[in-house]
Amino acid sequence: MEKREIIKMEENYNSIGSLTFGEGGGGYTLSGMFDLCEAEKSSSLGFMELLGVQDISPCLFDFPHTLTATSSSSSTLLVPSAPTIIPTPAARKDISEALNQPATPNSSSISSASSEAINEEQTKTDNQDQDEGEEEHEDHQKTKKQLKAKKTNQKRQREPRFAFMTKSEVDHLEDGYRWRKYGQKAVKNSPFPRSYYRCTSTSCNVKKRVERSFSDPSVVVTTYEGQHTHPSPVMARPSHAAAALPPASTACATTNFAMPMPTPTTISHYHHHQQNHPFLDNLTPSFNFGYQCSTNSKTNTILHERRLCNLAGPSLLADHGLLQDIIPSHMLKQE
DNA sequence: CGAATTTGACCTGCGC
DNA sequence: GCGCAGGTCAAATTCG
Repeated sequence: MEKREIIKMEENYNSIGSLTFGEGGGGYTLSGMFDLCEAEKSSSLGFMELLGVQDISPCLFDFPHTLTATSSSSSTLLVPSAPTIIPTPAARKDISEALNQPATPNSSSISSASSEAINEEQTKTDNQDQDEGEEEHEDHQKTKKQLKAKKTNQKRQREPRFAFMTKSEVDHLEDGYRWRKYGQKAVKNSPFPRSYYRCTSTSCNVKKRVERSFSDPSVVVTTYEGQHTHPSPVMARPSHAAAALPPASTACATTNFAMPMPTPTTISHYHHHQQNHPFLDNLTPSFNFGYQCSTNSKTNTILHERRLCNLAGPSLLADHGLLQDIIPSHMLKQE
């Protein structure tokens, strides 16, 4: 690692720490923020705990320079520092909205988006059982009514959520999982629509939202919600993918989560509710970034689908969930 | 023809 | 209560 600098979040990210590494124009940008479910906010669950990782070393930030081979931008890794949960209306806004409103300094990036995938699924199942045999129209009405009733009766369960800012010309970044688009909405104060995707795996409730930053149209904000309950369908990688990785990274196996890697510059924002800096204080070689050649021809040619691979081995893979493989293995080795 | 996307309608939460 | 905005549904359409 040539340079590592922790900087303060600016503008709307004031509550999020960040890291800068790389030298001059050869650096790269990575920032991130987290959003935790409401239940988790009240607990002391940490950023890494959310990921199932207990210890993380500072070498986490030692990203490969190949990441920015074509980039002249400086690099910043925003880590979950001390984002205080602000119970203000602004704090309840979505991450992406905050991103689109840089003119709102000091506003919290923590969102409180609702995620009811599980509940919805359960509701649907219940509906299917109860409404079987009825006409379709009545069926739909019942479904909606029951869905509403369930929502009012039980508090919303929110999935862990975090967003990545990725500089890319393509909106939907290849991350190794298959997604089905289920909606698109215009975003207030932004000319760019927001797309909603769900993981196509039947038992997987992971969702993601993709939108372009209003302040910087070259930046795609991807917000993941939930954890994959299955390995990536494109985990089987060609040998050249492994070749792009340091030896340690070849140990990549299955992951529960993959980071969008369109690059050359990826900015991810982690947001966490803890006052301390667990991400910095407890870093261990548990995260890995890997590189994989994209199988999606739609993405641009310089896109390296960098998979999130876990160096720690299969034993960790199954448990670390969302961010188990955010950190490239070579980062862990280089430090 | 099945899967994926599009898109208008609907639902929910929140602020006023 | 009303309106707005985010999020989801599902029929229609497109794609491979």
